[in-house]
Amino acid sequence: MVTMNDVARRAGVTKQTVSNVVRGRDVVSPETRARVEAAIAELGYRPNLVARGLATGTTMIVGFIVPTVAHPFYSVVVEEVESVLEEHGYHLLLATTRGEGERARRQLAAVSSRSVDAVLVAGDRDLGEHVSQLEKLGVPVALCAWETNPPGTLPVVTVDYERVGHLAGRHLRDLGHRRAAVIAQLPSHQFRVAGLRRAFAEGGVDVPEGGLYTVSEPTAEAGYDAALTMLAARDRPTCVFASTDAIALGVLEALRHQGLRVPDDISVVGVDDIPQAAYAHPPLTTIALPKRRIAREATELLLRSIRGGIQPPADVSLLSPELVVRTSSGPPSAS
Amino acid sequence: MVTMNDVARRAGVTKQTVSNVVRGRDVVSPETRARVEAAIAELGYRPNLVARGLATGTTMIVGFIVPTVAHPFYSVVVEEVESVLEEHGYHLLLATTRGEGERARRQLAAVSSRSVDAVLVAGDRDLGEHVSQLEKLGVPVALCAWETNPPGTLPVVTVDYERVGHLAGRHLRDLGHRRAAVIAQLPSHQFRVAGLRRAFAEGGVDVPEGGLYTVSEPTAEAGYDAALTMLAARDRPTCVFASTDAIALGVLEALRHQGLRVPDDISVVGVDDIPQAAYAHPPLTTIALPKRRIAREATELLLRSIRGGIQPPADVSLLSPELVVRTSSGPPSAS
DNA sequence: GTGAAAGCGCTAACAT
DNA sequence: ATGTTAGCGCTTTCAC
Repeated sequence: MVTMNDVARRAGVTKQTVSNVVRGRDVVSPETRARVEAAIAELGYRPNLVARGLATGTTMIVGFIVPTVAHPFYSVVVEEVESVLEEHGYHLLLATTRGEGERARRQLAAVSSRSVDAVLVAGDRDLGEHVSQLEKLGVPVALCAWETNPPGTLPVVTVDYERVGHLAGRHLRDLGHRRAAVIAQLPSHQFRVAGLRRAFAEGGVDVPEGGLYTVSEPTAEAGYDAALTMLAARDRPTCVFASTDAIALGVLEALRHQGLRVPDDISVVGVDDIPQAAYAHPPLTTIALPKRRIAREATELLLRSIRGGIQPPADVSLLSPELVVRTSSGPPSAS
Repeated sequence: MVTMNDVARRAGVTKQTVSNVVRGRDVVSPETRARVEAAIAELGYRPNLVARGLATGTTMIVGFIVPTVAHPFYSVVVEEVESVLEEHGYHLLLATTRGEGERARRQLAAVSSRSVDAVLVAGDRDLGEHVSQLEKLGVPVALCAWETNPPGTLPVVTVDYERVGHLAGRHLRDLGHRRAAVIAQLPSHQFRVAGLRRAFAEGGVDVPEGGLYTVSEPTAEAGYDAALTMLAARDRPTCVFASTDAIALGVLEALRHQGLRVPDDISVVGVDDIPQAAYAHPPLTTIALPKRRIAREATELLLRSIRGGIQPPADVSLLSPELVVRTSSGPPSAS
């Protein structure tokens, strides 16, 4: 490995001057700079960021702890976080928790020993307990895509999930629906469900407990099964709200298999606006979540507090979802 | 920050002894160990991995450069790489290239300055040129999910993409198809196309150049448009091979809009087996790529060469794809 | 504008 | 089994 000293010797200066050149500090005479740069090029010198990290106490690395990356929601968030970091010259250390609390704890501990400059945490299922540990980390920490009630001590950038459900409910209610069913992962998505109910309640319509079907995983498979259960009950609903698009895709499949037409016999609305929602059959009406904005705002918040050398304030920033009307929702049939 | 020295003083020993305890070296007397561990707990000491990295020249971090993470193929690969690393106590530094050669170059340079212990690179579109630069990195490097001809100097773990096309072609040929069309991203997916042609050729059937439709991005949108172009031509094919599932999803949509039944009027086969392939309408026949195996084998190869302190041998390891028959493919109609 | 010295927190090699 | 001495490659502080 070629070090700063090698370059210095070659250029006939000291380490310090090389350091100044490398970091672009404007205290080097043009000729010296040229000599040093030549030496750097000839030797193929690359600064050792680990050594710099030890000397400065800053690594230019941000840790990101996320439930999974193999999911259309989180993969976009990760991608956007990485983009923002890259724009600012930072790097991304990625750790996944995979729905395992114990793994989440390990990842948290590991990331904190790493002397990262900041930590971003997405999702709440896995490290409910361990979040408090984050506060003593000594580096800026922020939460994003948090759905349950976040701890009041850390800043959060997330979606107004109650509004997600409310948008879906208002859309369905305005369409004329009076009998709604819900297929949701609970309790994770309880705010989405509460919003839906509030929207219907505002129209004087009750969404009964009996019309609520719970899935344990937000997958098409689970949605498929839950939809079959739903259809077996009497008093078939005229519309169904699925708490994620993946669930909704499974619901569509089940309805198709049962010979039900969407939206003529039954309307379906999902949440997220994953890429394949537009290519579902029929194209899925959904509540789009501002994934990239969440990622960007959370990351920039963190970067700002690194620069400022302060913990970010414990604000909760709630971004607005958007209704995307496609063809899986329509007025209830006359019957 | 509490350092090793603080712990040492508190426990009445030297740094070295603390170091031995922390790293679990079995050269410390039980009483001393207990005293040190107590001091560690009381002080809340966490070893500084940056300092250790500088001292040992090893960071326990592996860099992974990948085109994008917001794609069902790569997101699974990333997740599996992270899993394997975690199993071995390593961490993941993730960088994306996003189809931009210049960004790829930057990421490569950055990762190499980072003193990562190894580098894994997926995908080939972006850093065709810069790969050679990798060899001088001084750390183990491996390529994975490489589709075009890999440089002969680095180890590669990838799929036998010619076989991918061949499996698809044999399936369609055995079904009785004689008029095939191809919708593919070219030249990226040329091996897939070549394999398909070989399979048909083995049955004495030519897949004409005229039946080849190129898309510039492997997306449903692009597949949709290409399918419309294809249908506008005379001599409609009885089957179409899409070089990715995303493209195939767009093709299915276009066929549906044109009132064509799948597979009765036309069969469709994709590549990858992304999660939504099973929930397409109709469920998509596809060639499944062994994403997790690619990731695992590539990562373990890298980890082995780190331990061995050697560059991994420049072998090409070709994993086998698998045909997954669903309902989007069937015999051609009698007409 | 450049150089010399000290130290970031840890490990390694040797001494005791 | 524990202590001592030198660094790892860089930045920082203070002379010159």
